[in-house]
Amino acid sequence: MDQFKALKYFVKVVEYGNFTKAAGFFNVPASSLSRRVADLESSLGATLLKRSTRVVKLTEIGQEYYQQVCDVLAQLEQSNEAVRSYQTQPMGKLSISAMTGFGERILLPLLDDFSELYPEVVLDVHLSDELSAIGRDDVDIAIRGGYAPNERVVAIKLMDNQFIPVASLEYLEKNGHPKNPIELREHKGLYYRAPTGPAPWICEIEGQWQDVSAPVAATSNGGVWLINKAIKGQGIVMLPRWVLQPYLKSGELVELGLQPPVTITQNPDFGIYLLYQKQRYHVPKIKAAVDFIVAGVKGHY
Amino acid sequence: MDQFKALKYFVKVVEYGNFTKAAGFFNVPASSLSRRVADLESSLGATLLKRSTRVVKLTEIGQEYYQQVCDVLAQLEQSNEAVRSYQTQPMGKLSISAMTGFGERILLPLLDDFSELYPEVVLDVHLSDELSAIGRDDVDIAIRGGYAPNERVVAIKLMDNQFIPVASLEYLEKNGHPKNPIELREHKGLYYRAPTGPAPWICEIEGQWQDVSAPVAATSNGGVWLINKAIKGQGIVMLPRWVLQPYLKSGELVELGLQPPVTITQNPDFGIYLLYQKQRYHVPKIKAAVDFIVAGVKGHY
DNA sequence: AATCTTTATTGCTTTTAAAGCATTAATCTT
DNA sequence: AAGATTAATGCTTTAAAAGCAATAAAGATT
Repeated sequence: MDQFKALKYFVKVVEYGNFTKAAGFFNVPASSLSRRVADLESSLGATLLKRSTRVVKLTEIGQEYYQQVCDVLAQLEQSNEAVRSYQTQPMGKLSISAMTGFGERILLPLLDDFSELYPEVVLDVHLSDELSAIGRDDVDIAIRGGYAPNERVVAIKLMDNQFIPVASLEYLEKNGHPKNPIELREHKGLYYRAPTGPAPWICEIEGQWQDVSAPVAATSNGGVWLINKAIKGQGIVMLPRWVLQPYLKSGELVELGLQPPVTITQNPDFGIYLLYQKQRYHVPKIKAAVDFIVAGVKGHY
Repeated sequence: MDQFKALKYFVKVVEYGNFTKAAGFFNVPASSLSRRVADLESSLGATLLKRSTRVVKLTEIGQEYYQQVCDVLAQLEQSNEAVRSYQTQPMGKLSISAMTGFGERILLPLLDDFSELYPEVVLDVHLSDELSAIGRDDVDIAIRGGYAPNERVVAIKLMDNQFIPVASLEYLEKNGHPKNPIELREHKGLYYRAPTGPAPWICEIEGQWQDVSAPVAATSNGGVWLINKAIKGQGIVMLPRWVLQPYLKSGELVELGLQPPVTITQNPDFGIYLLYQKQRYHVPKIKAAVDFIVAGVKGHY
């Protein structure tokens, strides 16, 4: 028995919930699918599908098996794909998902150069702060502030993403320069809204994590809007250092420089990571893009 | 082409490094393997094996492919196994690996009852403090002080494994009762040797992890020996609470009760976990044993 | 309630692919 | 340089899957 074919037939029958439709997909008679799936069942000694002329649905164990088999087939398909495209030029569609801020400021300019170097790669860039599951969603490369979700995903740290509190000189003159994190509570806060909600300001004092958030003056997921408010002296804003860098340099904003440091996460290794599926690294377009982005970001920051 | 057969042939050829030997394994002529592997290569459009009459070895991409394919085949085999043994009685060999202390004190008595209930399950218990990789090593169930290594492994917390410092009253009278962790440095330490080496005593003071180890009086991986030394007043010993429980109850040893607590790991959720492979839970012997052990431990501790 | 329609299964034939075997070609050993 | 081992190849045999027609069963329709 060709167990492989049997598995592919089985999966499609489940997906269509119908032998005839699935047979149409493969351009073979339905009897073939019926036979292969029956073979599979007899080789496993269990019924995977509850059939009637009208409905085909999974048994309890069939359900289990289906999910695992899908996974296995997908993995194998990826391995095949990786080998097939080995030693070819980078080409084809490449889907990249990145956080909005990072995407606009750093990634897109970099990808312009990439496109010039590899014109045959068609980019599909998706900027969003929602976390998209890599391995699903047809995303080849994701750039996120966090770790690898599982062992099959490789995470490369691109840069730090440390959040720091800043304000304009004007604001500090009027409201005073806080000397320690606790004093932040007496100030005005401009809050960045992460996908999970507005991020409170926290700080580890004597081993205890404490919320040192200032009263809310404004909240937004638009970083630039918050920055402009801060420049106008409307409050203290907490954003990643690399976002604030140009404003710090121009002197429009100054770092508060509090001790102990104030952040928005208890995770000490807060960085921006590039994620891709390990087994897909040998696909030329992926290898090219991963290497290019890593080198590009490392070179400039 | 039966891609499945081709993959199995390919894997065995790699393992034997030889078409003829691998053919022997399958009881088919070597020409079959040669043809299937050639088919596979042509379908992938890449050479997987570097052949000569004398040696057969993997190409670079073949190496990649081999590893991934092994993984896929193993996973599928497990899924098949799970379905095959579904709805049968728990039976067959069941391999359990556990930490020595936990095994002797808690697991083995529990497994006596298990064997009575399921006489057809042949137990193979392996007590060791080395970490054995679940998913490899033919271990069905592992009991360890730690988390799941990956998403395919399920970890169930069986009980706390908090290490606490204790000593005999006699010792404390002679050497004084330390009032804070720092004072431990003026005492005598009886050290448990974990597989990674003797475990230093550490403590989080004002957000900083500090080593508060006492000078070494003795080190061993034999808990009972250390405990006896402690009872004789030869020093302070740090072991899991459940190990020390009987001695605390009898008054032979007393808990130091320091603040902040002294431990041997920075990980706050230090517990004993039962680990098994998710996809194997439906194998009757595994389900029976997991449920039995979890219920048994929960019931008694 | 009886009929109609859809759909999975089964028996049989045709077609395709893999197994088996003998031979050849190539490479390493002695 | 000769011999032995081993992978590939051409050809035949054997097995299995595809294809097709007919059957049976379950739900929908009137």
